[in-house]
Parts: sequence; structure tokens; C-alpha cells
Amino acid sequence: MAIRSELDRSNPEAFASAPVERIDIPKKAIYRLSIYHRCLQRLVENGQETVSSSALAKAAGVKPAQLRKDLAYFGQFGTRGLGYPVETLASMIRDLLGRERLQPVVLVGGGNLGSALLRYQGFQKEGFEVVAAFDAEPEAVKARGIGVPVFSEKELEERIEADGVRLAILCVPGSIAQSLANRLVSAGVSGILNFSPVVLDVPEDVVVNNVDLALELEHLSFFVR
Amino acid sequence: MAIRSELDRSNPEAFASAPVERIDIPKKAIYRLSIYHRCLQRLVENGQETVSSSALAKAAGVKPAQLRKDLAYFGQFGTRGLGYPVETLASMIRDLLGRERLQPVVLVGGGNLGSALLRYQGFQKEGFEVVAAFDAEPEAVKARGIGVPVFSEKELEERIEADGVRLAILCVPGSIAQSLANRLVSAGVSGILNFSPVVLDVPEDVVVNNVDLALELEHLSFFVR
DNA sequence: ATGTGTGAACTGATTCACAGCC
DNA sequence: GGCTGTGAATCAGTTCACACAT
Repeated sequence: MAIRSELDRSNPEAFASAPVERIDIPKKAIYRLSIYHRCLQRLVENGQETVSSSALAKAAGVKPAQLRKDLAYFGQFGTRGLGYPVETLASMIRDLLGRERLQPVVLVGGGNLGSALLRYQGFQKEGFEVVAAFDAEPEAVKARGIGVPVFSEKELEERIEADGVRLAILCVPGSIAQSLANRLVSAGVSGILNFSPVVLDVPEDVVVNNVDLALELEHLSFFVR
Repeated sequence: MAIRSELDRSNPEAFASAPVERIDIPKKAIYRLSIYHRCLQRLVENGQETVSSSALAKAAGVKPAQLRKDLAYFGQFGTRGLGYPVETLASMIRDLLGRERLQPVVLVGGGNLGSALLRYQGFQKEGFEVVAAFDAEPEAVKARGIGVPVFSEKELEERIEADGVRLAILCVPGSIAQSLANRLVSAGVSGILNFSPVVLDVPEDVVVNNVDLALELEHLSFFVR
């Protein structure tokens, strides 16, 4: 089981119980896998058949050795003297990330940011399906007119369990974030993309990925003199 | 000068030429400073006067030793046997992050995500002022009714230079992100919060902080079996 | 010749553990 | 007694450099 080391924006203690064979893979490497996948997709579109570690690394903004090492965690995919087969590599990463088939996701919190994300096409484009949204005042959110069914927050457990959803996007005020996270977890969610400005406390087998927009901006402001 | 090591989501090569005296501070430590500040704000509201490293660390989701070391990079703020003065510490972090006074920010790209972020109150609440937004079709964005002036993308240089803006939020399609980043940089911007799904290539003295929403979700999907 | 795969060396960051101060 | 500040020890992650395959 498991992956070691922390990912900056997520709870340092959040580990995953991954399918047994993978051991000792830095979370950062997994993170980079997604980036490689993006770059590979572009190459596929361009009809390129193979790519060298240096070319792909450059596109992804990392060093060639790093790319090779990252891929090597999962097996041997390249041909010495030639490079990596673009199509095959892309598909293997998708497989690894559990992205071969559509993943259902729920969104909790239909405020400004929440309904913004509902309208945002980026998730759908990358193959995630937001199957439901929840809010304390579902009517208000519905009024903003989005193609995702909005339910009362009370139906949260019921619907998540019914659909077997494992991923949630949480964008509620900090004050209620923890209690909603608890409810999500006990309904069976094991991955939370958290936009609330709080450090969530969750069981070991749940992974939280924090995206704190204001904090990102604040962080930048340190560097601009 | 300067800060070493990388911050996960930003360009690994992006370093800052910081005011000389600070040397050898991990970027991650600076990142955590923002988190500590959040927690301190809550304590201020509660009227608490002092806080121990273990209490604050717990709230921030880190180990006490880490918190102490992080703060020690910048000076000695605590009292042995007592803890840290909440108010003073908060203000010193603000000062350090360059957040004592309001920072003007521009937003580029008024698509789904862009106009969502314009409506999002989080930035304003944390003391950033979005002074202008730019889009190729400013009228369309204006129509969505937001309290921020929207200009044609052509006026970008002009207005950024006039206002001396140093921070930008970039949320345009990947295909045009690099060229807009170039224009921002030459107009004087030195910190970019990048929501576009591309690795931006910028000069050494510009800091890019990448927030790739689809990628965050994808990353989670690895962990949910 | 070219370019992967990988142990070994290195660099950076976290944690320990304790000395020193209130 | 409690809690900070910090050198030393540990741990994780990156990069090097080269053996090996095509």
C-alpha cells in the first residue's frame, strides 16, 4: 500500500490506500503524470508517434531525468534509442490515474465560486461528469441556470450513496466546510477537492486537495517586491 | 538574495529577486506563512492574545517544529514559556507578505472561469483589489454585470503601466496564454496566477503560480481506487 | 548514434531533541 | 513547568552519469 511524502496543498497526513503493487512513489510524481498526459494529448492530436524524454520534459517544464524516473515508477514504456510511444504512454497514464472511464463528481456549495465552477467547462472537457450539486438553497442556485441538477443539501447522503460517487468538489464557507466534509466522507466520498479556506480534518484513507484561491494570490504577493 | 527550492504548482525555475536580507528560505515556508496568517486572523477575532506553536501548528495542519522553524527564518517573535503574541505575529506576516497595504490586481480573460472569478468575493475579502479586467470582447463580459471595469485586451499594456500593477490573474484558453503572459510581463507584471492549462515560459524574475482545476481533480482520481 | 533505465550522489526540507529563557 | 529557538540527524526528492538496448 501507499504513497509517501506530502503534496503541498493537501493535508500532509492524507495518505491513500492504493492498489497494493505500487509502493514508494512520491505524490509529486503522480501529480506530474497529469501534466505529462496533457502534453501527450497535444502530441496525439499532432499525429506524432514517439517522443523522447527530453522533448516531453521540456513541454512539461521538468528535467528529462525526472520524467524518466517518474515513468519508471510504473514500468518500462520506452525504447532505448527511440523514445516513448505517444499513444500507448498516454493511455497507460490514463489507466493509472483511473481516467479510462468517466468519473462522476458532485459539487457542494452553490455560492459564487460554486456556481462558477458548475458553469466552468474545464472539468467536463477533461472527462469528469458533475452529476449533482448541493446547496442549502437549491432554488437560488437553479435560478442561475446550469445544466446540472441542484438538490437540497439534505439529500446529500442519499444521492451520493445511490450513485456511488467518490469525488466531491467542496466550495462552501469555511465555517461549515468541516461538517460537510464529514458528511461527504461518511457517505462514501474518498477524494475532496477543497476550495474552502480551511484545513480539513479527514480520515487517513481520504485524500484532500486544497485549492485556496486567495492564498495563492497572497503567496504571489510576497515575490512581487 | 533569494529563495531556494521549488513550489509544486509553480514553474520550477521561477525564482524571485527578493529584498537582499532574506536568504535560504524554502518557498514552501513562505506558502505556509499565508496559512498561519489565516489561522491567526481567526484567533484575533476570538480575542486571544497569545498562542503556542503546537496550538497554531495544529490549526494549520503542520507539526509544531515546522511552524517554529518557519517563523525563525524571519526573526524571533515568540516568548519562551509563553508562545507567540497573536496580533503582533499576524501583522509581521502581513508585512512580510507585502500585504499591509492593498495590492492592485488585473484579471485577463472574461470567459466562464474569468467572469466567475470576478464575481468571487474571496480576493476582495483578503484585501486584493481587482482594478481591471481585459477580454477580447469586453462588451460580452460587461454584460454579465460585475463591479469591475472591463477593457479591450488591446488596452492591456497601457492600463497596467498607468496603474503600476504587478499582479495578474490569467484565465484564457491555453492556446493564447503564453502570448498574453509575454505581454503582461513586458508591461511590468511580475506575478501571475495562471489558470490556463499550460506551462508558461517566463523570465527568471517573474513568478508564476499555476492553478489547474481539471488537473487537481485528475490528481485526486488516482487516489480514489 | 541515440536515448532509456537506474543506482549513486546530492540537494533540499522536515523532524528530533535539547539548550536556554520566561 | 512550559515553550521557543536551533544545530544535528533524518528523510524525501532530484539530478547525475553511465550501463545497456536498439
